[in-house]
Amino acid sequence: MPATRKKKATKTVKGDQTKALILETALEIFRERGYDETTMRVIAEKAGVSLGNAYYYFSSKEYLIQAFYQRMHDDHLAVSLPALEKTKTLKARLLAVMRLKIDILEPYHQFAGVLFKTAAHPQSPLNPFADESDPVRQASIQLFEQVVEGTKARIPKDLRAELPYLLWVYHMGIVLFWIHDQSPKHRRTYRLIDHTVDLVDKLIHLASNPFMRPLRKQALLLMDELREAAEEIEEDEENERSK
Amino acid sequence: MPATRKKKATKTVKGDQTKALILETALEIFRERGYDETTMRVIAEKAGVSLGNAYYYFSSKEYLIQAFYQRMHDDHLAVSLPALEKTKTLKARLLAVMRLKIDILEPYHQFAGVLFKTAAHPQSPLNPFADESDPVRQASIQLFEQVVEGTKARIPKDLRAELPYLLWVYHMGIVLFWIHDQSPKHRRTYRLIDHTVDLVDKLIHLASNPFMRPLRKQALLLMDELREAAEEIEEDEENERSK
DNA sequence: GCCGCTAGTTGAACGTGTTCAAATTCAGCT
DNA sequence: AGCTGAATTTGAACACGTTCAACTAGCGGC
Repeated sequence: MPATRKKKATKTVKGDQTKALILETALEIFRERGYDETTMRVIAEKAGVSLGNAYYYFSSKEYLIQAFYQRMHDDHLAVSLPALEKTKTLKARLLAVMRLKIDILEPYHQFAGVLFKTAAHPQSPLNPFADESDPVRQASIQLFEQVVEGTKARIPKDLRAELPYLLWVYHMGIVLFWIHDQSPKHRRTYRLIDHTVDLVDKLIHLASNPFMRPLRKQALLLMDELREAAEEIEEDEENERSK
Repeated sequence: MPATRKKKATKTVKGDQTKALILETALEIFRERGYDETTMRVIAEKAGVSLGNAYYYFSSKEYLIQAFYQRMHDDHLAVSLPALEKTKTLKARLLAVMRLKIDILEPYHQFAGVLFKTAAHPQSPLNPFADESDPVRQASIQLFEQVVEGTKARIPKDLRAELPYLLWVYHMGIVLFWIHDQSPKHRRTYRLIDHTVDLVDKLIHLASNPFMRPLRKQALLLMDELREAAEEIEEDEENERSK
């Protein structure tokens, strides 16, 4: 495969501007009215471009969501890195990152409901079994690598290798909960984070216990199996794309 | 709330027939062409009714999915009960039920991809945080109650109470994997079931160890928290429905 | 036999996401 | 200045899910 990774590569400065304009407009309307209530026609109109033009840059409405993920991750990363400088224990680092995630997502709460509509769909980057080459997902997992890296907790190498991915899955679960959380200021979600982070931390230590080695090995073997399957799926999608 | 639980209550024998006809036709076309490729117009045409008539019985295309869930669960239950008669250990019972689930779903593999498209959507019965009153989901969890009930494994009461729900979530994860599994005859999924059932069984025994009591308590407390939040969500949706 | 009522049925119309052939802009070249 | 080809932009057209006002069928009561 040559360098064919489709990037809706804008070739012009003006193109970049138009694309950015459409995205900003879309996110703004999403924030105000939610996803389903926002039509492509309205986005185009408010951005001052034609309907077809919006599709020139975002080949479907879902691609706008993809862009949204990217943006959210960028923002999350930006606030997480400084926070990680200040803490050393795994527990505190995870706690900080998780809380910041929700902070960042906050303005998009009503919009976010739809995000997971396609969460488990094969092509979606939110899908835990999906193609590893998705850049957004990759970047998101990378953040959790940094969470783990920076600690000096005694974690077995095998577990340490899988931990970032596992934490990413955990974090997706929390986001899923947050989407449904209607409590004021989403206190429930923050409380859930506090409790689960504590639990996760304990579980990690438990799993690191030499006594747990056989069980841990078995679980990690399972992860290999999942990864193997994911690679096969990736190939299938590769084939499908070239139709 | 009076007995207003909306049931598209057919009042006539003829109505029942029409409804059944539409559903059968829909499932048949779903099986052949998948969900997205099946239009409501084609379903109506092939069933020999008008488009509007189809909507009289299924107020949206998604309601056909709901009916599909129901059907799949009925079938799964029908084959599972006899199998449960023959086995006594938790591990064997779980293994049997899980394998049968995939057996039942088999003909709908390509259709099933869409099922999870809405999996995490608030209103979906597949949503693990959703309103407990959904009958399909309820029934599905009940099957796992029977899986647990029939065993005489020494499981602490607190865990035993939550286990059916936990197993249901586990089972949803397996189905999610199966949807993506392109391996011949879905061998990968069956292999995953074998391995995970073993792991789950071991985890249950581990969690039942008196040594684990504090951690277990904490985890179960968490479950309460989730349930509490779910109830609040239920209320919200109740309110939303009366718009 | 007719009335009136409810369940069932129809098809046209609407709004939406998406596609596409054609029109326009623009940078670089002669 | 004019030309050329690619990048960008346009708007009409399409297919689909969904809605709805109107129509029909059948049945219980007079």
